[in-house]
Amino acid sequence: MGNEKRQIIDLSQVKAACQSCSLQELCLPYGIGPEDLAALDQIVKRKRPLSRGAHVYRTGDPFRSVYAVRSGAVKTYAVTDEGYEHVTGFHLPGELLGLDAIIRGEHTCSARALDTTSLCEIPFDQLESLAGQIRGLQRQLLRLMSQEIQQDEELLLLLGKKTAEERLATFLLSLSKRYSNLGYSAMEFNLSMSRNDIANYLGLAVETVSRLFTRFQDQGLLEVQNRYIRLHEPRALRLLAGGQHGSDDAARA
Amino acid sequence: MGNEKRQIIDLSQVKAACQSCSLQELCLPYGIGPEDLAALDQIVKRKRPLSRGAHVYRTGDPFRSVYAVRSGAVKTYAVTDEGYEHVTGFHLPGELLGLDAIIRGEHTCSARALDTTSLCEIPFDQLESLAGQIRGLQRQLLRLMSQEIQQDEELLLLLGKKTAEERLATFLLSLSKRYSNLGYSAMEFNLSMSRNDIANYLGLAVETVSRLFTRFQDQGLLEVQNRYIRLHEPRALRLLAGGQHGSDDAARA
DNA sequence: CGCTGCTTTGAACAACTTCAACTTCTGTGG
DNA sequence: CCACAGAAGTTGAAGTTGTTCAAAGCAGCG
Repeated sequence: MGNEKRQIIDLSQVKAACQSCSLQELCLPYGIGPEDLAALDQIVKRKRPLSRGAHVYRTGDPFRSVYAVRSGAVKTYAVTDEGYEHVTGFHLPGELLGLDAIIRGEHTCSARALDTTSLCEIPFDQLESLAGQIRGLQRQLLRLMSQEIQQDEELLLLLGKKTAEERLATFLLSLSKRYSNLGYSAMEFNLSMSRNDIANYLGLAVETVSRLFTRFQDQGLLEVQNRYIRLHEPRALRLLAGGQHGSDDAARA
Repeated sequence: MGNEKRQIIDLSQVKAACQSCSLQELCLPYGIGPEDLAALDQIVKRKRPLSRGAHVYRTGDPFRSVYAVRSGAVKTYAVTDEGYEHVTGFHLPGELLGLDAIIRGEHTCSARALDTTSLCEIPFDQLESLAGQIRGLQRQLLRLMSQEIQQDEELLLLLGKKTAEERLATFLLSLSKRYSNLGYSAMEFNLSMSRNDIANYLGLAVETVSRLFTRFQDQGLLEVQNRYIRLHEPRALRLLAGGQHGSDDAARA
């Protein structure tokens, strides 16, 4: 299913190639030489922006491509049998989407834009065969998948062991760090997701999240105004997030 | 990329090779032709059995290999700063271990045998380069990683949204299914992990798990005697596991 | 046997949820 | 541009689920 029918394309499109993309270091191109990058560029389809609420894919859609976020934000969520939503992740620029679908051949969760969002679509069969040719690409693909596993494991820890307070603190710090990696401020940012999404993601009730925001603000840890967040005491937040319990059922020989 | 160099190989080795391994279908060799399988066999090191409690690797160890379980069982767990243990998974025969370490270059969790356990060690750099030559191997490696992401996401749902009852039911059914895939009985099996490990893994207190086992038995769903489990009503368990809540904050357009 | 560690059971307690009411925000149409 | 309706967010009070603490029952092993 090679598609070779792109002809006249405006120059702005060309400009937006991987080679000049500011997310290179985070995304698939990382560690790939210039000439190979051109080959990758050939298979990447830069899509027109999705507007807020639009779906990238839905549960049950056949798996054909993975997607990289270029700008905006995407949430992924599973829908249970009862029509009940579970948010599995938020994806900022440079992050890949859809890697969980490889094994089943169809998407097991849905992905939708939280904001106006631009994506790159990378047809998976082409990516796979290119990865077979470009050593660095294979490597980076494996690395990114490994990273996702790693992050899921951290989330598992969060959901399995952390208190509500620790969860929200961890979440905010994670966002802060990711924004900072993207070159934005680590101290202030706008949440692209609703309280509901946050609560759902963190395994909490909306009310709890709301109360925690209020509490954090009262304690002078941060300032919150609707979706705007400004961290005042990231250090203190980090302490909260760390989780100094008093737990004792530690490792055993 | 054809590799055509298989010659005389000692027979005892061949016996224990991937080619004759009963786990072929679940493990890395899946979907690989016989001649390529021989190449894979060359890099797989079949290790002598680990005794119960022995470590496969520990947090902080440099990442050099991934491991496949051949027999026995392994648990992976992270240790937090406070020396506090968090069980991230149980691994039965045919399952791969250590894929989360690729990105960091060192292990971020520890793995230890729950029983006498045999493993195959696969040096990752060799696996990676072989995957670049054998299309099917690359494919299976990606599939297995995707599967792990997928499974972690299910676990996320479990920890984020399910009640204690649902968690234990889900856990038991998962074990049942995995044993059944291995050719063992789906209806009765012996747990290789302690109540503590189960509780830890499921994000519950040991006491809760213990009470649930008692309750399930009282309800006639199963029979439990120390680590022996016999499922009587897998159907009913499945209902419990499914999670018919009454939740209402469903998806939104 | 008699530890020692694992498991079970009971009762009090805490964290978070649920329910309910109210406020604030957003965006649409007059 | 304002008013209004619906959505999103906040706050309080009551209710649950699961935790924590405490103690006793078992199982395996030197």
